[in-house]
Amino acid sequence: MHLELEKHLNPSQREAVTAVSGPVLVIAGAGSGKTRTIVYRLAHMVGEGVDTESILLLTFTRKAAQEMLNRAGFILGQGLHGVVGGTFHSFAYGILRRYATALGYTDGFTIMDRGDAEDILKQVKESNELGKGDRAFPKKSTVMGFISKSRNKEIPIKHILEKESSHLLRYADALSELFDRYQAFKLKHGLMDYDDLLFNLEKLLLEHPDILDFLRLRYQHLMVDEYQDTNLVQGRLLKLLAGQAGNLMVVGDDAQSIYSFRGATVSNILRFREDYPNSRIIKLEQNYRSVQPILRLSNQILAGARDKYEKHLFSAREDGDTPELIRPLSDLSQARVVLDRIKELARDYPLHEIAVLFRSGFQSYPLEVALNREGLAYRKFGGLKFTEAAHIKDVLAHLRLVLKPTDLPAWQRAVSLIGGIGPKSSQNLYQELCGSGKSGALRHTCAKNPQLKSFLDLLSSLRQNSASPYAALQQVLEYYQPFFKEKYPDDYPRRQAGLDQLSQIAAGYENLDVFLSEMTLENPDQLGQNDPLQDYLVLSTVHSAKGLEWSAVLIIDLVEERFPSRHALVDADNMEEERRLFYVACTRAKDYLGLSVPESLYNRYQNRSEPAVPSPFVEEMPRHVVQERKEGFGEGLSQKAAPEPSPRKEQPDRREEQRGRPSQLGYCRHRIFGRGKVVSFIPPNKYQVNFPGFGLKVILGDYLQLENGSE
DNA sequence: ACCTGATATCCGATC
DNA sequence: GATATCAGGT
Repeated sequence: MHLELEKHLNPSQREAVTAVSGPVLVIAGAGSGKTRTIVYRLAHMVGEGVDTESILLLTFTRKAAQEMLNRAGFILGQGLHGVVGGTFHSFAYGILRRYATALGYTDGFTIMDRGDAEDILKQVKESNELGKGDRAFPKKSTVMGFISKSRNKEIPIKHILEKESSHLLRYADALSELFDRYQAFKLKHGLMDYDDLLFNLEKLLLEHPDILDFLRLRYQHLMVDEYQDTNLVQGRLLKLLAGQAGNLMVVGDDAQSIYSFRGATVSNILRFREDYPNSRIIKLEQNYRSVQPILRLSNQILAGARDKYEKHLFSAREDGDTPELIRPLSDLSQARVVLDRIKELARDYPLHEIAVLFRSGFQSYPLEVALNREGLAYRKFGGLKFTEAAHIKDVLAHLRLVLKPTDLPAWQRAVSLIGGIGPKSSQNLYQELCGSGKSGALRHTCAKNPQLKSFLDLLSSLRQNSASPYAALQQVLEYYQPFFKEKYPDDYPRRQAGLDQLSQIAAGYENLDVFLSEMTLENPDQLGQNDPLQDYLVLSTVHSAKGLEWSAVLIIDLVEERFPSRHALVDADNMEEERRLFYVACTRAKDYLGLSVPESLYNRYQNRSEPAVPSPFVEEMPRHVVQERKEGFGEGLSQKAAPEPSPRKEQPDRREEQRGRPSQLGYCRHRIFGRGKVVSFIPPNKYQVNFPGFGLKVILGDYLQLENGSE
């Protein structure tokens, strides 16, 4: 089998492809042909006679793994069936499902998504009367955030609070008690959240050497993509699986680490050589993706980083346009300006080669409105997933109960649709279901409540004839219809589209278990529904854009508090991650890069626009790496390559003046945090203040009493 | 006892 | 737009 590696790969890539045995770390800069390298390595290994069943490919989505396998199969001229590919979480699920009993889950287990887990957390909180009646007690989603962060970073909750939410420190004991009880509750009811999948797999492998040996024997070749975004458990799991033979290749880029909030550490990359003593390290530094001016700008972002990255990315694409800086008057008119730009770009590129990127999901709303009005098709990635919508979860809950009658979150969700049944009755019925409550409650309620009866009938009918996921879903939908219209009287047509989409996805599955687990473990936005007839513009969060590329990329809302996110103003580490995030965003672009910096932001509460501070990442850029394009009536550039004083020049001065107003700095008082030192003024009306014992905070001026003359 | 509807507060990126 | 709690109805 001739793959013509010399023809398709540069020397470093070739080295990575042919280094099949032993541990290999590939440091792959953005756009350096990382995917191509993995694909060729897969093809090369199989071509050399490696058994496909002995290969495990871990990536950040199942779809990514699938595409790599397809490409490798195409190159090789034979399918790569047998290779197991997916995310850490889905791999863990597959193993745990087989060996659940070894961990004491006698009745199987349920994977909970974030919403399920939060609901359970709330129940545990209420039944233990933790924080009862305290309005200031952190919300379930906040608590869940702390719990997950604590587990992923493997540090106590208290440390998390100290570092980033010191105002909640008084709840430290209550929260850690809640955490313990939550853990116990899950164990008792056969529930696992996302984090449990990883920790329980580790537990399984440590407690059952026979299972570990079996897996080591089975998976002789491990490949891991996006290694910079793995956390500590994932690192340990790999080490366990790699074993002595250690045929492990990991690919990553420390400059693209953007998941520290879920415990990812670059230390996995930095420590690779120590973890695997006889390892090889290969660097891929030639960038094939972006034109030189885009790369120049991107390198400039890294140059401003606190941690220095040893990156010498160079482009094979010498010419190309300088990235554009767009300054709409507000975030609302930004939608129109960006839309106009997209329409221009659409003359040169198909829509799916154009992407708009943003820091947080909600930032695309104005643009989405404009796109809908214009009738321009788009697909959005990131932000709220459609599986998280209440009506989708309702329907899926019924299917989950088919597989596991004692699935607690699903039971509660399904049963509380029925009128007259709230949390308490639901719990009583559940207890009887599990055989531990007082018997008769079910029959008794059934007699009074015909809806409950038809619900139970639905379940038994679904369980008897093991229908396809699609057919089962249709049955559930028919049952759900009246509840649906009752629950969403005004917007059920819009939600109906989601249900239709769900049907379409379900049709692609034969096995209900696989369908349901992929719905929680994979992002269904990227699953199925590849409609080749429609061309879509792409809207995406930067996180969801990881690993992808487009000919033209526009990044919006590049202002303080949006990108960087206001949550990042807390400390320098967070700020560094925002910088890397911006780097990731810019390096997605092949030919065109547009940076949009609105001059004001609409404030919903005050019903007016307020001036915005340009993102520091844009402000610090040397003038020559971008060209300015002002919002105007006409088409085309108002300025080329900004040779002479541009309006930008005034920006830093104005900011300097505002920040430096001596009367504004000094000390201040806050009702809750007490006295603090004003670190900086953030126009128009916010202050960054350091409160002893509470740390750095950004607070609206209205809530502060300033003390004058102390500076 | 328990369910349902009304009202004030807050809002991050993912598997 | 969701979440949490309170008040009122069965």
